Amino acid sequence: MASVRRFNRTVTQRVGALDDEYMARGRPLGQARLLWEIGPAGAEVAALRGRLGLDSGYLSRLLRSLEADGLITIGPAIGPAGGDGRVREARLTAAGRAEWAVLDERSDDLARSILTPLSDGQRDRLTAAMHEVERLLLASMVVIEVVPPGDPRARACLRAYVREIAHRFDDGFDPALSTPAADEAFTAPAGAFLLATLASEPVGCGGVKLHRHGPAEIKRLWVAEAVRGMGVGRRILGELEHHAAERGYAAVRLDTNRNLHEAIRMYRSSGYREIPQYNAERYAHHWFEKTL
Amino acid sequence: MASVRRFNRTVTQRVGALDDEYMARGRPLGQARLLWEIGPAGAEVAALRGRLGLDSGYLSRLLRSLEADGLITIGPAIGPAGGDGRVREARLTAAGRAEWAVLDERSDDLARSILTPLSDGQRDRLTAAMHEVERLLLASMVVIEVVPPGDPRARACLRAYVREIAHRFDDGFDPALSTPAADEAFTAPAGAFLLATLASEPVGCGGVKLHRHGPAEIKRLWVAEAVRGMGVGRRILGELEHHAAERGYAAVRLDTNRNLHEAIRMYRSSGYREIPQYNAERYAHHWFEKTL
DNA sequence: GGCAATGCCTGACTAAAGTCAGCTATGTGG
DNA sequence: CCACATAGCTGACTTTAGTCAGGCATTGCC
Repeated sequence: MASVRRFNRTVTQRVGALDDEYMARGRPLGQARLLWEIGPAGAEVAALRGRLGLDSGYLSRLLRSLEADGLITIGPAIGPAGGDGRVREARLTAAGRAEWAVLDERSDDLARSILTPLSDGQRDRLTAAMHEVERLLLASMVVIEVVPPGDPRARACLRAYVREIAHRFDDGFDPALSTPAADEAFTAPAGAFLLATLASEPVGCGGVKLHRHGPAEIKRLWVAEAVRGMGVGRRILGELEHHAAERGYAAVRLDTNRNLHEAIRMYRSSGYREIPQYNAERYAHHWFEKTL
Repeated sequence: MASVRRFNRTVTQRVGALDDEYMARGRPLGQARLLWEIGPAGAEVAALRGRLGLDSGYLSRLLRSLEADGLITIGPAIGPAGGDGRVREARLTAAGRAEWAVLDERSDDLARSILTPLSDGQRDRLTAAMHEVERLLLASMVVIEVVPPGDPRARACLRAYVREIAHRFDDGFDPALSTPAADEAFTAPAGAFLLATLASEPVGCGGVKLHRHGPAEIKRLWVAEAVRGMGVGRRILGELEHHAAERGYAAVRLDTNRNLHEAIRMYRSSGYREIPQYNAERYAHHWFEKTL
C-alpha cells in the first residue's frame, strides 16, 4: 500500500506536471487537451464531454474558441450517430491537424526526455514496468455491474460474443441451432446479467440462469480482446457464482466449445470439474460444474 | 517509447485526476496540497515554495487562507534555519493536524481502491512494478550540472561525503591528513565540480582536476544513500570523464579506499583498470586509471 | 555603519476554469 | 400532432490560479 501511495504522489505529480507543460504550448491547457482529444479522426461533442469530464456549457465555449482560432470546424455528425440532427461533431482543419501533429511530436519528446538520462538496461526495465503498471491499472479500473440484458452496452457485448464464436467454432455458429435464451432468463428473479466496463466502454459480460430445479447455469461469458489476460473473465465468473450462491444455489454448471481453450483453462483453474453431458447444446463439447 | 506515452496518458490522467479528487475535500486543490505538504512536522516557507513550485506572493496568500481557516499558524523558524529572523515556518494547529490525518486516510483509500479489484497475484505484481517505475523515474529526473564548488548545495554534498567516509574508513577520516583540495582546483580552467540534484535537492557530486601534466584526476565522487543503485554515480563519473576528454585528456585517474566496495565495483565495470600507487594519499588503497 | 541581498508579505491585476439557468432545435413515444 | 426528452448553445456569473511590482524587516558583507 505504501508503494502505491508513493507511486501516486511521485508519478502523477511529477509526470503529470511535465505532461501538462509539454501539452500546453502558449494555449490554455483545457484547449490543448480538447484539441488532442478531438484527434485527426474527429469526435462527437458528447463523446468529448464524456472523455474529458467537462460541463456542457464549458465544453461548448472551448470548442468555440478553437473554432475561432481556425483549428476545428463543427458540423452535424456523420459518424455512428449519423441520422441524429442534434448531435454535432468536431473535426480538425488543416491548421488543426498541423497543431495536433505538433502535440503528438511533443508527446514523443516527453517520452524521450524521460528515457534519455537512463542507461539502456534501465530503459528496458522502465518500459517493461510501465507496461505492467498500465495494464494492471486498467484491470483495476474495470467495473462489473448488473444490467438488464436489453441495455445497449450488453447488446453490443452479445453481438461481439456471437461474432467471435462464429469465427472460432469449427463449424461456425448459427444462433437458431443453439439453445435460445430470452432476455427474461437473465432478468431477476430468473437470472442476472453482468456487464464489465472500462471507462464506461463495455469490455465483457456474462449471464447466470437461476433454474427452478438443479444448479444455476452460466452462459454468454465473454471478454473483449483488448482486456484479455487481465483477470476480467475470472472476476465476472466469480461474481456470477457469488450471485447464485447468495440465492441459495449449491452449484453452478456451464457448457463450452472445445475451441475455447483459454476459457476451459480458466474454468479448470477456478475450481470447475468436468461432468457428463447435461444438455443438448449443439455446439458444446465439455460440461463443467463447480460446487459453491 | 509508445509504452511510455501510453503510460503517461493512462496513469497521469486517470490516477492523477482521482488523486486530486481524493485530495481536495471541498477545499481548493492548491490549499489542500499545501496543507499536505506542510505536514505534522511543519515546514519553512521557502521549502514549501521549492517543493510546490509556487510564486512567493501566491504561496503567501495560500498560507494566509489556511491560517484564516485556523488550520495552520505561521511563526519564526525554529528548525535548521533557526537563527535567521527572516525565515518563517508554517505549523499545523490541532484542527490542521486533524485535517491532515483525513487527507492521509484518503490517500490510503485511493491506494485501496486501486488494489481491491485485483487478485493477490496481480496486487503483488502491481506494487512491484510501481516501485520499479517510481525508482526509475526518479533516476531519470536527476539533473547533473557544473557548479562552483562553493555553491551551498555542493558544500552540503561535501559535508555528507566527509561524514560518510569518516564513518566507513577503518581508521576514520581526518581531512588534515588527506590530500587537500582547494576550491580553485575544481574551478575552470583548473578543473570542474559537478552537482547532481533531484527536484532541486542535492543528491550527489564529483570533481575533476585537470592537472597541467599527466592524466586528469577524479575526486570527491559521492551519491546520497537515497538514490544509490539508480546509476547516478555512473552518470556523474561519465560526465566527469567527458569533461576531461573534451579538454584533450587521454586518461583519468582516481584513488579510493578499500572499504568503498560499491565504488570499486563501479570503477571496474566502467572500464577502470587498477594501476600502481601514483600518489601519497593517506587513505587510499587502490589506484585506478581509464583511457578515454 | 552603510548598502546590497534575502525572505516574506501586500495590493492590484489577469486569465483560466468551472457553474448554472435558461434557450433553441431536433428527436421520440403515445 | 402534442408533450416531453435530449443535444448542444449562450449569457452571466464565481472561484481558483497565477503574475508582477513594490514594501518592510533582517542579514551578510565590505
